[in-house]
Amino acid sequence: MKTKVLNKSERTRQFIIEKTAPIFNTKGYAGTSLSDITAATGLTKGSVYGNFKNKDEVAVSAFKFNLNKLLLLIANEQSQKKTFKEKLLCFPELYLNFLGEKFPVGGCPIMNTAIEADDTHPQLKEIAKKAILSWNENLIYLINKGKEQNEFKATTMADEKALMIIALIEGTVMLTKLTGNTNHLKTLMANLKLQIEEF
Amino acid sequence: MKTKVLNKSERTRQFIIEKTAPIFNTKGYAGTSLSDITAATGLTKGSVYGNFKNKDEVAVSAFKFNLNKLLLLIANEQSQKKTFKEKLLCFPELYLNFLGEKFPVGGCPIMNTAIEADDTHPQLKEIAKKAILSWNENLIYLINKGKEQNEFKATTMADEKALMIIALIEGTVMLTKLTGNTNHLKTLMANLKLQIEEF
Amino acid sequence: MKTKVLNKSERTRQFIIEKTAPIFNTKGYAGTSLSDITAATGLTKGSVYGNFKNKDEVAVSAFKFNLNKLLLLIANEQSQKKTFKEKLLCFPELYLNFLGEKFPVGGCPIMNTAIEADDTHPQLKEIAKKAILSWNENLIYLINKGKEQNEFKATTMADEKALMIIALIEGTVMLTKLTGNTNHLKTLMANLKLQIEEF
Amino acid sequence: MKTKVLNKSERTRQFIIEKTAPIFNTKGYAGTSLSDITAATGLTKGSVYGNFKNKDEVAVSAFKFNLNKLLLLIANEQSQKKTFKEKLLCFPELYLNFLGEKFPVGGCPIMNTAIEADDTHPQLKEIAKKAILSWNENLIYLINKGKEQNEFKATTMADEKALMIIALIEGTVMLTKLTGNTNHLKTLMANLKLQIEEF
DNA sequence: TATGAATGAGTCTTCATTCAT
DNA sequence: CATGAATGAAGACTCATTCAT
Repeated sequence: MKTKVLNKSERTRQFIIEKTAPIFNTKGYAGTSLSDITAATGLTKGSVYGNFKNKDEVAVSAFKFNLNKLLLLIANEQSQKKTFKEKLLCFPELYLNFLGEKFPVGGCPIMNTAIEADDTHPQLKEIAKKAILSWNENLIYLINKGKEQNEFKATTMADEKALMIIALIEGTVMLTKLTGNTNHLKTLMANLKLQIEEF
Repeated sequence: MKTKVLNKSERTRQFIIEKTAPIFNTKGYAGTSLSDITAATGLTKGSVYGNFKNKDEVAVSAFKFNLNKLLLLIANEQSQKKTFKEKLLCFPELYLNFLGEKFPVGGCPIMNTAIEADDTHPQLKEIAKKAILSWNENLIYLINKGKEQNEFKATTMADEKALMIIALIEGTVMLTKLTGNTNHLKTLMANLKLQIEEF
Repeated sequence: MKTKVLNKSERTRQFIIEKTAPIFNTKGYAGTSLSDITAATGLTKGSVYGNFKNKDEVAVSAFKFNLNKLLLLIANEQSQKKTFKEKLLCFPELYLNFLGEKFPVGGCPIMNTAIEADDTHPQLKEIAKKAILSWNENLIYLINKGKEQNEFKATTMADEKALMIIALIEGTVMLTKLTGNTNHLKTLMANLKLQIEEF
Repeated sequence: MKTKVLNKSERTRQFIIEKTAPIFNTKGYAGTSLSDITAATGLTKGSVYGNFKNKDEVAVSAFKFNLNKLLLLIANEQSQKKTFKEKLLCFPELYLNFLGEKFPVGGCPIMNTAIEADDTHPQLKEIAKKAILSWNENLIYLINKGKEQNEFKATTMADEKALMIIALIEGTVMLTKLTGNTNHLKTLMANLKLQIEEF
């Protein structure tokens, strides 16, 4: 992994992003104010505007940061697995701890952004959409590769199952955050694992 | 169905709720301003505050209105079915048209509220939570009744399946709204129907 | 004392005045809202406006009510005294209990009104002014009568002493309300009594 | 006297305070609106809130400004007198011109604040209270020092006389503002001077 | 006369953004 | 680059008052 050397400007940008990512993911775009940003960073408004065009750009960067954190977590986990089935099973296993510290603070950034940005913030919606489509592609790829390796049945419909995994996981996240009942989380992720085993 | 006679105040309240329910369900609580409310109703701010304690009360009422619309739609559909399996199948069938006019504008109010209110609006979160728990109870009831009637296998775990249905539906709603691809919706609801057939 | 028979309208007016007099004397004219008035009376805004031209008229009536309560208290006390010196001594004696229940709630209405209305409410200022000038006249009358009866020295300047009594009492009220120290009240009223004894 | 160099922020704060101090002292806290403040300063509301936490903080600062103006006036006058009796006599002499331009516009800030804040604004009441208690201490000190120097009788009760001076002055201010009759002012301050001469 | 819903100007405060320094 | 004072529009909410019923 290459370590990029950041100049001062890039470091400040990165600093702002890291500090505000949890806030945007928790309070949402509309709910996060520039005062929240300056309070979280200790910087001035002018400094924020010196490094970002506007609040939108901060929000977009923060979303990307949260998303990247999630993707790295998944990639890292998957890299330690050999079979495609195991790689697929990483998803229910990881989301079992979506409230844990390795996850972005505030929950699944795709879901959070999807719901809020859907009718109000086209740009954010677009990158959330791309993220979920990319996730979908990845799942389809894993399932198809698994089929090639005879880990999964030849009759398993990759497209269908990929969508099902995403929907079930995101629905689970929502259900768990709302009820606060982690038993629901355990039950649903166990259920998903069983379904994947049957692929 | 009884037709309640509403006095002026109640009529205005109801009018405000009906006009703002789609807005709150689309733009969210934080994203909906009092100006949005006055613009949608043609009333003045004073009038809104004459009929509601504050914006919160409008939001809560609007959420309940959207929720009720959804519940009535489900109840109505289920009442036309005889078996419990058929009643259960109403859910994927109905959500197949969640973008249609019979549904609350803006999508599933439970999901929308769940995500936004989660970290910011305890009262809304609480009623959304109650709604989803009540939905869960209803699903468990239908599955157990279906088991009694030998429509479903005796081994089917009602709790587990109920949660799965909710998660899958809500995840589907999110996925569909975000991607704008109704094929995803069709695929997922077909998948859910198949799963229910296997109960 | 004649008991006036009040018709409904007059009774409502009187009811409103009685209920709001303590509020105006405590929170002031600007600080008392129509909502305060309806809350205190249990009446509607329409009802208040049916009986009074506007908030001003309620405020003026309330001030007069408070003032009258004070004047009656003084008159009653003085009527039980024989000499003019004793009548004069009623003032320090009465104001010693200006925080008590016989006094208008909120303190001396003349002082309260004088300070607030001074630069903002000409009409209220005018009646407060009349009240204090009338009080001044009364004091001068008592002192002169006392001089006639040889209760006071012939050299005592009635005008000067009358003003001194008023200023000292009102200053005492202010000082006592602000510091909350009733010892100041006792000390000052004792001092005033001594001064009057020396008239 | 040192001339402090103020930065931009401090200058604006000071500017706002100077411009609003007469308004708060005239119209009172409740009677002074943010629009009054922006009108008097030519600044925007945002600018006011950029320099003060809220209206309260402006009011408190304005009160302190008015109070300080008064205290400086007194201190300056007293510094030119040698004996303690002369220093004490500064009070009636100064208040004789309390309507003049050297005095805070709107009258005695302690009295104005005392009456309005008494039942409605605890923080302002507290600083007004401290101001009057401090004034009282100063008067006691001057009288006791005068006694030491044999300017006053040994039997003169410093505590009692100090309170009397304050009450008489404040009552005089109220009486004068209300009646608009400066003869009352002259009479009462002359009377106070005579009393002090007798200490 | 009494009601109470409606008004619209007003309240204080926060917002995202800009720009001279 | 960074500062932070200033902007002005917008935020939620309250005000005294009116008027059809």
